[in-house]
Amino acid sequence: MADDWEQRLREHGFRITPQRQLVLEAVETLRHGTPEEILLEVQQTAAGVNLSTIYRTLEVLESVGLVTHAHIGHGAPTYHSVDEHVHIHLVCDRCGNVDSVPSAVADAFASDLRETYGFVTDIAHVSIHGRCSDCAQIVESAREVQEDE
Amino acid sequence: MADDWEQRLREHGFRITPQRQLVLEAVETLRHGTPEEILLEVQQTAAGVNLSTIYRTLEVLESVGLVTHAHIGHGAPTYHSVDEHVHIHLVCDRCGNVDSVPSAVADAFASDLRETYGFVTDIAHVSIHGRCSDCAQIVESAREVQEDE
DNA sequence: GTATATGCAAAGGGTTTGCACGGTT
DNA sequence: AACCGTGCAAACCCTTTGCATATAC
Repeated sequence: MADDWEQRLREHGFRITPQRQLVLEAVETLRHGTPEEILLEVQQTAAGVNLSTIYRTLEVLESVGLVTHAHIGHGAPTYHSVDEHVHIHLVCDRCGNVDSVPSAVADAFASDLRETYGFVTDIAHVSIHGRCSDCAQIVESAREVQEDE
Repeated sequence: MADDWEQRLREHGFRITPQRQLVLEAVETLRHGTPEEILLEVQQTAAGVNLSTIYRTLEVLESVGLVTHAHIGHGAPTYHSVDEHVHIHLVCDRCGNVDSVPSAVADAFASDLRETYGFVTDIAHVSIHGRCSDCAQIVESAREVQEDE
């Protein structure tokens, strides 16, 4: 299993390069990483690596199924190793906090979408926005005290 | 109700300007519109309006609750009048088709997130990605015939 | 040796910002 | 008259692309 990634790449006609190894390792180390963050991690080992290589490499690694990405906020996407458990990101639009929860919470919802609309959901790809419990309470109490912004 | 928008703006200390009226009307006409599309619509009436004004105006209109936005694909967000029914966008990652479905389909899911995590979901803010029924079937049959990409 | 990957720099889409002018209040 | 809103241009972030060089095969 250690060299599985090499297999994976070769099967699809891609070559094995230090950059590809380093990017894959960086994604595994970071667990959540934007292209920029992955670059910084990679550059700890190989300073010369370029951001465009990160983008191209992530695209390749994703195409062979070694990494996936999800959109968290309005900014850059975040990459995960496929070894990670599939999870949903709950993004608080007030404090910016991001919570990862098991994708199973959406199973019923996903089944519903498939039965009703034939739509096969990739629930982890996009995060769910709203208010985290702390911020929801703050808004609640503010309303009780009749304060508005 | 016709001049409600003027009220809304004034209440929050904003001024009434032709641009703000035109942007609001454009959003209502388009039903779904990116800033760029809204600009084009506005420019049919007032050619001199600038894109930066569109952005600033949408921000103002959203802050007073006259419009909302949702993220559909990786690109620009889409703005809606608040008069519209709240809806969820189902985005097909294969053919790009976007379906709008009533937000009620997510009610149970949203309740679940609130009970389990205290998270108050704004389900319409971000679209759900996956495969539309047509594309899901294509993938299915391709698999049966043992064709791979 | 040949095709693929990389680094570099430039360009691209989408968005924001500083500033001076013009319009609303 | 005071201040807010606008147009314009420049800057910004994130990402993609063209091209020459380097590298895996």
